[in-house]
Amino acid sequence: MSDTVAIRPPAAAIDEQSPRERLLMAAASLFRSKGYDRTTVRDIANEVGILSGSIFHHFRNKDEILRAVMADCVDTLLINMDKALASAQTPEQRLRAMIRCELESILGEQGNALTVLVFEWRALSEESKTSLLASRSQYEQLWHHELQLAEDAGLVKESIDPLILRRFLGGALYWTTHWYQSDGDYNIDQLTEQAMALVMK
Amino acid sequence: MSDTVAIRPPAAAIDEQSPRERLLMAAASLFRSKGYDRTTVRDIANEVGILSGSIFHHFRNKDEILRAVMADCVDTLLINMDKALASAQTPEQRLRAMIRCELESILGEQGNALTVLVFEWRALSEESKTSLLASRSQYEQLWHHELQLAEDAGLVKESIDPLILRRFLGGALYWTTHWYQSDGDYNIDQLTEQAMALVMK
Amino acid sequence: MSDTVAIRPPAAAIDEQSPRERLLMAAASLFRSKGYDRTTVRDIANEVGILSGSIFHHFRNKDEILRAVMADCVDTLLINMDKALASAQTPEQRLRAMIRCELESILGEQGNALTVLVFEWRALSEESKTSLLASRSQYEQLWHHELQLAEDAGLVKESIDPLILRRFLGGALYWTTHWYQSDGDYNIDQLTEQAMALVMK
Amino acid sequence: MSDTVAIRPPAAAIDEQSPRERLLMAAASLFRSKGYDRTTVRDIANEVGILSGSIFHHFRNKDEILRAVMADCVDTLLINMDKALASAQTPEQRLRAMIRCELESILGEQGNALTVLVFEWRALSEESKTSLLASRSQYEQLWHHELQLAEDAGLVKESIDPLILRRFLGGALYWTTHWYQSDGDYNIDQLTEQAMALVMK
DNA sequence: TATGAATGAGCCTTCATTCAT
DNA sequence: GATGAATGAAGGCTCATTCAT
Repeated sequence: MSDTVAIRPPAAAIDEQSPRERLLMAAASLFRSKGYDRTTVRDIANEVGILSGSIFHHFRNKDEILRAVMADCVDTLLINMDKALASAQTPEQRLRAMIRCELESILGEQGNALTVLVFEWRALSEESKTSLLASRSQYEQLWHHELQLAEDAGLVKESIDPLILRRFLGGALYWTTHWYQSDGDYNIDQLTEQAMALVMK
Repeated sequence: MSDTVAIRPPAAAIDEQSPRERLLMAAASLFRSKGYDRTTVRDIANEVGILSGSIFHHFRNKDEILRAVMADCVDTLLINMDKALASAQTPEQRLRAMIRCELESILGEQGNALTVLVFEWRALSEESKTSLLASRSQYEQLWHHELQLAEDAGLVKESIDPLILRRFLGGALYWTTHWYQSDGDYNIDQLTEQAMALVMK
Repeated sequence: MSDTVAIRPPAAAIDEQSPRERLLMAAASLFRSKGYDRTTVRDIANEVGILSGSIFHHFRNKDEILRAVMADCVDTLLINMDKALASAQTPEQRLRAMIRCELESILGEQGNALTVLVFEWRALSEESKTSLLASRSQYEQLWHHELQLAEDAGLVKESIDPLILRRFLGGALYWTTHWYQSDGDYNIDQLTEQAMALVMK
Repeated sequence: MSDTVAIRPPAAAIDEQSPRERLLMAAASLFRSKGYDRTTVRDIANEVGILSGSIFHHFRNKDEILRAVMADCVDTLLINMDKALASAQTPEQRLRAMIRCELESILGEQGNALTVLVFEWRALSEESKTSLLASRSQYEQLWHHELQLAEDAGLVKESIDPLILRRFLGGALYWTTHWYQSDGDYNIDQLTEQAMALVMK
């Protein structure tokens, strides 16, 4: 429920990026902190040091910027999830890996984009929603699949429907973006353990 | 992550309300479904059958409408919470009462306003934020207090920090607004039990 | 060129007046200090303690208020001028009487209305202009007539066309409304003498 | 007291100017003839053949247009005054030069802007007033200084306080904007002589 | 590719005026 | 005569988008 400060990427990396990437990072940061509607194309252009008209050489319109932010985000999310699961064996390890991966995405460098993906979905045009739906449901299905395995392994409470559990857990984790402070009492590992404690038997 | 349809109040009640109340209900519904920024003052006026200029007889500006939606919502929330707790004795009953009360607020008639309160906080002017802060933190402190009692009673897992637990739980419950369907497999009582299973030992 | 504070009537007299008169005084004061366009009907109503809708029981529209302020002002001006001239014999006495009368009108209780008459003429509707033109030119002709007599009497420099002289003098006197301070170095009598010195040989 | 038609610049020159200059000329003309408050941003845009939104490419808001009109005007005024005084030797020549310069400013191409500067001061925002005050008082001090010299030289009546004299004269000259007709009986030189006759012994 | 002036639709807000009570 | 809710036409300003340079 609190205002949050958008995450800035490490300054060192900015100069090495393509204009498109710099625009997307600036957009993600602004969309997250001000919201899509309140962020003007000019804001984004300013942030990367070009004029507003020039943005339309990179994106057809503002909606496409939002879509690109989200699309890149889901793609990265899937890749990271794959990586995280690759080295996890037991059901518990796999569940922990997924939670940590999602938390790292929300609270780390990807945080702006993922927060935007989660909380600005409504701002997307219908077409863009359609075009993103496949990847997003792929990601959710990954969760459902793994949570089902966890339940089968007797890891989580069987009194909770795995579908509901995923939604509860998703809400809980997404919500961290609104209150988590990296200089607070918990680092991401510790927060992961708290979330594990929540879902595990 | 999915689009949701804003909750409409029972049509029967609409005609009996004051203009101000009808405006607030229309505003809550629109703010929830389209977002504050995308909702125009004309939209709201149309919804209640007046012209846009007339709105400013009831509210000084658009921000004040948002603030009123939220303020009424927090007030009702506190009242409902009090009522819910009045008839609850044991720690478990009290915890269940609070969860059910919050879920009913999110998914029932108050749902539009509460969803707006939670997810459009950023759209508020700074002054309005300040003016609402007291009630909002009063509500949160109620939660912290009761969760602490629940932990003392050995009801919830002591491995989770009650402050973190409230935030996880809040996120999980708020998030229901984005996926819950009243004609689905779970009614509010059943969902309450699922949430209870989540937080209890 | 400077901002001026509108003159307030003696508070004692306010209660004895008819609503219409109170409205006109409030209007004159506001029109003078804020300008006609920036003064809202609500402002005027507030000033006399009624609601804006009630004003239209006294005046058909805002333009009619302005016209009434001006019409009353010209009428009073003509009456005062007559009075002032009644007791003046010699050309010099008559000229002094007129200058003092005009200055008293500008800087005294009538000041708001007269300032409005002079500097808000443009804000009048065309019809209102027409309806006021007769009295106004009567007033100006009075000046031209007397200045002609003064020139015939060798009182003012014959190198100045009396028509031009009236306009110079009018401008000079009207302008006092923008700089004169009643608590400054000159009272109205002294200012009259300064103006006399200006126009006399 | 009469309506006046705003001065239009020679049509030949219009096309050669920058958009900003054309906007300022149009604004000066409209502000003078209709008043600042009655002039809409759309009016100004129409006059120069652009759309209303485009104005805000050149000026942040309407107030800034007014300020720019006035600021340019004072600057030009000071420059012209300097030029006029540069070739004037005797006190009488200097006084005549200043009067002619002010009259030319009021009744010539600068007339719209100067009339606006004098009669629309009240419409300025407080910040704009502050930002213009320095130049304006510099201009007035120039007058006070020269009038003092004129009095020391025995040129003007010593019975009039030079400060009052400047105000009388300023009012008289500013006022010409409301009655002077360039095709009437007096050209600017002749009017200058009439004004000289007014102030000189 | 970048620029930056221009577009034009649309937004929030104001305000004189009306009218049923 | 007063009220006050409603009207509806503007008004100032914003902003995504276009396009000639």
